[in-house]
Amino acid sequence: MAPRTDYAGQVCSVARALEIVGERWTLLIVRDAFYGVRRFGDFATHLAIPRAVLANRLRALVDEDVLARVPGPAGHDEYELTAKGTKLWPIVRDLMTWGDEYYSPRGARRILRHVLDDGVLGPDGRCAECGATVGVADTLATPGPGLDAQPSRDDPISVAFTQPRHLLQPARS
Amino acid sequence: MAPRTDYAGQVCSVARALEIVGERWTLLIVRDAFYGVRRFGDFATHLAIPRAVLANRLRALVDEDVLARVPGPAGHDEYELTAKGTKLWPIVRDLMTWGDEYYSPRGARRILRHVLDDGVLGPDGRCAECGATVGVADTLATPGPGLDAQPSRDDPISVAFTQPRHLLQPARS
DNA sequence: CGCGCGTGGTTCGTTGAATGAACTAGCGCC
DNA sequence: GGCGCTAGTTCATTCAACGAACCACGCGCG
Repeated sequence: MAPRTDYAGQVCSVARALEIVGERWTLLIVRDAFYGVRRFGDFATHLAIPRAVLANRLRALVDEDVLARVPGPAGHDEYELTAKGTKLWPIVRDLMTWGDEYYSPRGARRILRHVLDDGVLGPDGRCAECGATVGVADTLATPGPGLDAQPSRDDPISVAFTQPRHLLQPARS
Repeated sequence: MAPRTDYAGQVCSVARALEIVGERWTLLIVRDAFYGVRRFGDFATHLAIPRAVLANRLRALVDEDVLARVPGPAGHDEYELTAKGTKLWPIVRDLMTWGDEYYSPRGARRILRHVLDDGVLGPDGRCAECGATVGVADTLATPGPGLDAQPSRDDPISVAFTQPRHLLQPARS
């Protein structure tokens, strides 16, 4: 036998969670979904992920009710985060915080702000202005000092990500 | 080419973080480290991970300063979390919270409590008693309703994990 | 010293998933 | 019908995970 995708024998919720979101690419797909990516082709080009792998991951995420496949405005189906998927936000945010702290020498690549009062969010997700714990839907991701002004690639998604983004809002019209 | 271990091209701290802790087994090793596992053999038997893979992961984690290899009391070296590794705790905790919520039908497998006043910790890591944000060193992991009373295996680590555990404290004398 | 034993790894053949390029399917539209 | 765009599927190749067996080292004991 070779690489499996589960952690049989582990009686632990961390292991259960990682069986769903712990595979290679999966959390990057979820991150892109928070940033508003919804279409197969956009995931594929922005992540530079093999299309076969992407199809597998999207199918698994839909099966597990992390993403939902819904009819989109352009005639094609789109993938959007479910309530269950949205609850992955703290995990993605904490990964970003840790990566910013240790692997972004010029400072954070993104600053998260409260969309209502523009207050900066702390690592615990609380707004420095109003003190409220801010949900993803009220979060604005703005470029930080660690982010290159020029996108490394020129696909529409990479370009859009150099601008402030209201999370969960579609990245395309 | 086949599975790589990095996400070249992604300009994103989530991707950077996942290059370190996103590989299969890595976060389970880190989780065990929080629970006090420190020895090669204990990781190997408790996780049922191939020893070659474990050696690779531990080497990578030491290289990245997530774990440190230190002389242990029993004559062998041990692996312990560094300050950088300890800052992964929110990620592990959030994974546990999400896994408990969606993949533990009888309720949470572990309840985290503040070691000073026994207050239950919320998903944001705040103590329900005193309101403080509790660090991992002051956290007690106690069995919850979702945890089987009988350990699924009978190795010393699995048995120890059915009891309350003060995080970061060695699981063996 | 020689031996057994526990511990911490390494080696190695097998297998299956990731890769990436090419291909196919379906749909809207003129 | 023909064209172009999007969403997948197919397929040969390659590499990492698997797991069992093996090796190395230190220690206690006779």
